[in-house]
Amino acid sequence: MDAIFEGLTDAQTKAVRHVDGPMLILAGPGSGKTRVVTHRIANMLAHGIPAWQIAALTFTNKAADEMRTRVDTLAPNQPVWMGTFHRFCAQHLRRLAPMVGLSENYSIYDTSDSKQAMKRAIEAAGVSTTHASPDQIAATISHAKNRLTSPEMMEGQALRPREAIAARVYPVYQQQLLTANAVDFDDLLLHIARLLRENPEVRAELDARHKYILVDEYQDTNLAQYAIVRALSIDCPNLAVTGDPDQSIYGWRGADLNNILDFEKDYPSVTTVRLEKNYRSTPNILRVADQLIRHNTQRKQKDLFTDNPEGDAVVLRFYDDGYQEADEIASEIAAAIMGQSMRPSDFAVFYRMNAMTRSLEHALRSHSLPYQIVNGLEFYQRREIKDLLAYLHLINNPSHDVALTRVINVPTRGIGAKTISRLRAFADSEGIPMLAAARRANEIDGLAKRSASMVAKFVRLYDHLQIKATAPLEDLLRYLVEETAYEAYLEKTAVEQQDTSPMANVDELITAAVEFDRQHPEDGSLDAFLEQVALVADTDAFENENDRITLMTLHAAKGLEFPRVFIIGVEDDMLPHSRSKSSQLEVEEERRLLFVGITRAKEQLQLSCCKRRAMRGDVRPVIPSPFLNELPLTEMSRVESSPKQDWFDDEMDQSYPDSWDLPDENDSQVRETIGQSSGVDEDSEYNQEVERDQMPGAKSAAASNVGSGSRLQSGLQTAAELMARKSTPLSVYREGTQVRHVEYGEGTIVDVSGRGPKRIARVKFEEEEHSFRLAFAAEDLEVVD
DNA sequence: CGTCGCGATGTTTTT
DNA sequence: CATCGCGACG
Repeated sequence: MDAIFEGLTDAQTKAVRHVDGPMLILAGPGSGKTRVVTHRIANMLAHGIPAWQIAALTFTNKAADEMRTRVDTLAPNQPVWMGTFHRFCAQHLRRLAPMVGLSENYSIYDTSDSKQAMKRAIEAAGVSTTHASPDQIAATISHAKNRLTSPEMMEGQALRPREAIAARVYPVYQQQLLTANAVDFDDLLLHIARLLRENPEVRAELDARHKYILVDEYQDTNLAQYAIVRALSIDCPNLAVTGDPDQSIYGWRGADLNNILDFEKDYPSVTTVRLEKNYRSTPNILRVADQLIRHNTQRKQKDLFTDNPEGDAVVLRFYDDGYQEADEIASEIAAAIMGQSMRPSDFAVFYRMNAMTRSLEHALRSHSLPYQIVNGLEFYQRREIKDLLAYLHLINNPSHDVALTRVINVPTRGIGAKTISRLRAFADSEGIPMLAAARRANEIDGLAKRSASMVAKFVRLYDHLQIKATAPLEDLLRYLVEETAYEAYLEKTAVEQQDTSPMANVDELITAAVEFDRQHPEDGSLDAFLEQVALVADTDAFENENDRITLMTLHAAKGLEFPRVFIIGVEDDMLPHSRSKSSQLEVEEERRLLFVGITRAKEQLQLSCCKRRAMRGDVRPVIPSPFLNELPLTEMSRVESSPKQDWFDDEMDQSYPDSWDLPDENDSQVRETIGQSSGVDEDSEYNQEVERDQMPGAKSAAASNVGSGSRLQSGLQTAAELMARKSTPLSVYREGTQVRHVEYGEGTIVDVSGRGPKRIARVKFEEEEHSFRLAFAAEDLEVVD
């Protein structure tokens, strides 16, 4: 009990002590919100509330994991439900599926699946895409779903041209999803919200089941989520929400700021707690944040204050272009690691668009700095992974038409586009799934005999695979790879990608499956595995365990903190993004986005802006972000782009070793190290704590994300080590150089081509020749003196 | 039916 | 600039 209340402020204590009835916690950035929430849960448990009556809803798995870990240290092994809204709905829908016309083995379409489905629906609806692209139609429908608007309702009201078009597709799309026994992300919420509204027994049951509900980041809830939470808090109005209107950045996804602004009206008996004291940032940083956010009208006035020491002035820096920006930030980080014994994980770089990582990656590599990109072209998007997952989806749900379309001719088995479209047409006309149509291939007019027999052959393969449907995942996957001769197919079609070998990814997936089997010994169903996979977000791959510099979008940064933060591209059309300037409301959201970024920083913060920036090919001049004028510029440290040596302060300058300077000859001095498979030595305790809901593959996926596919050893601890690592510059690999490879023995470099990270050496060994991408393989390729 | 190459096209944020 | 989609060829 003591541990629960120890060291809390009055406001925090009030929140933690609260048990019954509605509560609103307005928590400014860095105000110890997670602490309050987790201690509050512990306090409830200590008061004898059964853990299973408590549900904590978050927006990301990452947030849920964090919460679980921290609750676990206070109250170990309590089955408090913690997870995302989507997972919450997915699990209830599993059971309630028949009530909405689905079976409990329904599939969750990811974004690209829905996109496919959407195209098909557009075609079936006979809608022209000249006035609205499939993406726009999808976005419009998604928006409608988030507002709990059904196809019928939409027909009645739709007025704007784009909505009118979407309204014609919507019912068709929805019907096709039903036929495919599938839902998209929005449906997870929509189905549950509607069930709760239309079915009093279900509502009452779930309300009683989840007596205590906590919602994190409440400012990001959309109408569907609002309705769900509301419906679950009627008989048992023990709803505690936390949030900060100033950190609402998901309006584009349907989040409604009024949910939090009006919470006190919705629940008149509410207890409101304001957490305004900031434990994270320096006063300098807070003042900048505060000045900025004051320019918003849609907010609740909040006074942020802190006892932290003043710290350094916030830097506003101008660079000539994106390359200089990236390069100097990398240099600065390198110098800080060297001279001030900072660690790579102390740094983060935020940006508005994912596209901005390119130059950063290059610069960080040039400086041998380890980094991780949160997002990237993730593991689950890779072709080979999508193929295998599609097979699994189809095995789990024979109606999964998107999956069928993907795999019916993978590996190629003579079923072409024409056959597929005939199948689809037949399926549409009969209102049946495509696999069912495939079983009746001989009934389809105009289908060539040969095609029909190919299709029949596929059906036989499918039935064959089906035998293993309930086997352990590992067996199923191996069997699948074997029976489809997938490896041979990969080898045949592999486009010598220099990054990672596709087969290694397949192994990675199998590893994930093994892990899942291990963690779900009894209920390890295919269902659960696929659900897990569908609901992992890119941001969940973020691991602060690794000592790496973090690169992420401003959106992904929410909820995190770093000692030193760089926000790049604070430029007009970039930070208020060009597509978010049409309305005042959107601009305010962009301002909040910058606010979120600023308030992630604990000690040092730099905002930067380029004079010109290369975008889609050509360089164009840049106008600084109008937000910059809203900052307390006089107390900030403004640095114009200038010759390199001037911008370090003295202290740093001395510690900046010559040898750290930029590579002498061209920029080939790119080094990376290939680690042993990461995850092996992961802290096992941590794993156990989070293992219940954590996607086992996520960790490995994160690893393969790093450095564009190569895996960085994470144990990069000290600056000394960093220095040691760059002792073999790539320039020693020249034509004629004698090398020794761990596997192939001694050989001679016969050719070197490409530059930078793409530099490739062709090496002649005794019997064979191999090419190595030096940036990745140098570790294995030892120079013989 | 499959593959290759060209041209066009469109670029935010994510469960 | 990079990916995607489509068209023409083998």
